[in-house]
Amino acid sequence: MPLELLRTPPPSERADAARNRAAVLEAAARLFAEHGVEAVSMDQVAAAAGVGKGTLFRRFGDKAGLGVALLDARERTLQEAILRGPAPLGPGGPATSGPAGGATSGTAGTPQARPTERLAAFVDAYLDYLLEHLDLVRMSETASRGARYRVGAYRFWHRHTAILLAAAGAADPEHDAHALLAALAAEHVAALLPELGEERIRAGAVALAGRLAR
Amino acid sequence: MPLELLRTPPPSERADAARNRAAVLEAAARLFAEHGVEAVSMDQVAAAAGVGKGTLFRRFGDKAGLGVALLDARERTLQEAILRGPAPLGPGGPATSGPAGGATSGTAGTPQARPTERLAAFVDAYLDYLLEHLDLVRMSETASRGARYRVGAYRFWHRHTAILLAAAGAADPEHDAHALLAALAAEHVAALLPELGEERIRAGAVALAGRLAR
DNA sequence: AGTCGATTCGGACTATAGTCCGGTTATGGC
DNA sequence: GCCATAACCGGACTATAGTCCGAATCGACT
Repeated sequence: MPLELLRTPPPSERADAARNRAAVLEAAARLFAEHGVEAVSMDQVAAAAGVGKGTLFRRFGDKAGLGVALLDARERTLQEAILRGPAPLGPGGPATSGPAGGATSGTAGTPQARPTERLAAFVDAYLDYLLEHLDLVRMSETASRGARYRVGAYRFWHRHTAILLAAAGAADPEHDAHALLAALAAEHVAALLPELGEERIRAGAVALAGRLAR
Repeated sequence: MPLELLRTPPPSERADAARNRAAVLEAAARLFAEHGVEAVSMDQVAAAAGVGKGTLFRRFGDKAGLGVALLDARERTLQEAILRGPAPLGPGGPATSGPAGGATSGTAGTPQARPTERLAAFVDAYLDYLLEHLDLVRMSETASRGARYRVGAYRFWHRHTAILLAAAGAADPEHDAHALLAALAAEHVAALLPELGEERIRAGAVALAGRLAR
């Protein structure tokens, strides 16, 4: 994971604090890759980074916060693609950054996609992200009670999903967005993976999105 | 909660073991009612029941297991109603135990219900159960990693839901059953409750069941 | 360069879930 | 009624998440 892409620190951060944060993220990424997310304790992360536990928890809040920080770059990439990328994941239309060759409508970029298509593309892309970092997302969602719903990222996915569902004419877009995201929860997907396999989960989730958006 | 309805102990159980189990369940029920599920530790339960921690954990496995044991009676009532009760929750038809006054088809009990109606009735009844014991179910589902999916009760709900969805012609009943149950997870419902309220959650879940079963 | 206030550091401390094993007690056969 | 054995009991022990505050460090200002 490219550490230089991680979330920008607060504007004025002391040099030692910046050094420590980088050391923690680097050590955590290494330990998680080496031993698996489950098997690594916060004590180990702190020791490997050469900082005290107090520092670790003050900077990242709790284990979920550490997970969020590690996922930050990848998450922002996805959010960026949703907000400003080419269709069908993004809105399409002018001024997107995709390859310039495609046939387009409007001034540039890709043709705009309909809400239903955008929703399917979101589910697909989200599952790419989720399956690529399943253990880490699971940690960030289950480390503490209700962690999943408190994190800013969840609200982003929810808002995006609800807007698309509303545009597609759903009766209660807010609720349905939560329901769709429930089927994309890390804990849920991790439990279904051995039973159903990746592709069946993906097909089922996309189909669910389609039925909600009809 | 009527303790005498709790799950039958293994056939040959020593008298002291039976006494201790009853004491634990009684103490746990009292403490949970008094201070809330979250605020009570296993140490407190053991102390209030007058047993050691070893006994508590050997008998119930972990905190989730204690929750399951406490929910057992209520859960079995619901399962019984699903398997053998009157329609639309149960299969209806002969030999049900409902009040004898209704107009019926067949030899006794209620008229049989269609899968879609049974599914809606299940979601409704399950939400009754869930909202009545939300904290306890949440504890039994989240006390340890993947606890929800390992418990026998989950497999029961899933099998029932999947069978109804299959009868209604769903493309992938196994997956859709998991997806519907994901929207009924205690953690999920607890997170949505302050935002949407009980009735909107109920309406949304029933509507979701309807869309999956069409 | 020196000083001073604010920020950060880090390890000792707490709370809690869950494990382990030596001692105790129930129970069934004689 | 007694004994051997198997099951059970319970508290000391471990591991881990998270807290707290005195000490050290930074960096802005003179």
